[in-house]
Amino acid sequence: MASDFSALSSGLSELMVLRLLQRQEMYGYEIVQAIAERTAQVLSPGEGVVYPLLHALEKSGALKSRRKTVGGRSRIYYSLTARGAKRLAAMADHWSALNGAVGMVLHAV
Amino acid sequence: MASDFSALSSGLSELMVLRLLQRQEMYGYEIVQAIAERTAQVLSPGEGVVYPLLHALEKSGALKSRRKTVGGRSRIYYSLTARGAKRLAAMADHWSALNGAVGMVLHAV
DNA sequence: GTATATACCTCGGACCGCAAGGTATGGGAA
DNA sequence: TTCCCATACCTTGCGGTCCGAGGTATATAC
Repeated sequence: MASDFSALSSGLSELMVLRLLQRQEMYGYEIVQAIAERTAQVLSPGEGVVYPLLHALEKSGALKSRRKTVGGRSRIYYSLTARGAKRLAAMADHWSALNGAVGMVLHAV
Repeated sequence: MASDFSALSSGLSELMVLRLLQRQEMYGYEIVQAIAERTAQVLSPGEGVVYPLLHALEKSGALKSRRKTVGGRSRIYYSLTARGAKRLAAMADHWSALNGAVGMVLHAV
């Protein structure tokens, strides 16, 4: 039992991925960097988290992908489907509810 | 992949338990009811979550327990140790950081 | 030509939550 | 009085998520 609270951030990787892809098409390696950067390293899921997640999300129909070669480099760009957008909205709502609930207990009088 | 976001609440059970016990001594069954009630069912970890958690927290020195019989019923009351208070503070801080980070991405312009 | 950054991937271990099950007692209803 | 429900404790197995470590390959910079 280290002084590590990684469990608290469980599920947030998916929320971050969906939200980033809602704004623009991105590829895996780029997503890994983007999450770490935009959260100031508070969240920083590695490739071992993001790649399997992308595969699962695509399989479930939340994402679609297309191959694209840029500067001789082959990349797989992912973008949000309608189903993915729906899932993102639901997750964001749930996150909001969670925040309220935790705040209720944490800052109770 | 069900339409269930339970993963988002990972680790929050511990945070809730520590916070409740900071305010007053409580027993397991009571804690299960209290979390559900005070979060309006947004969080509602079952006994299969809470009891093992209490054991682990006691083993790690974050909680201490004492047996007490009330109305012929035997209960195990838990309370926070200094170490537990420290852990609670650290977790609450981490939760706060997480909130900021997620908000940063979720509500980005 | 060799190291670094880019870009993809998988695997095993660990942790957490959950449903389902098990034990036992007290109190109220039939 | 008998039976069910709420109380109160517990464990086990499954599944989902994380992480680190490792593997492959190419382009660019030194």
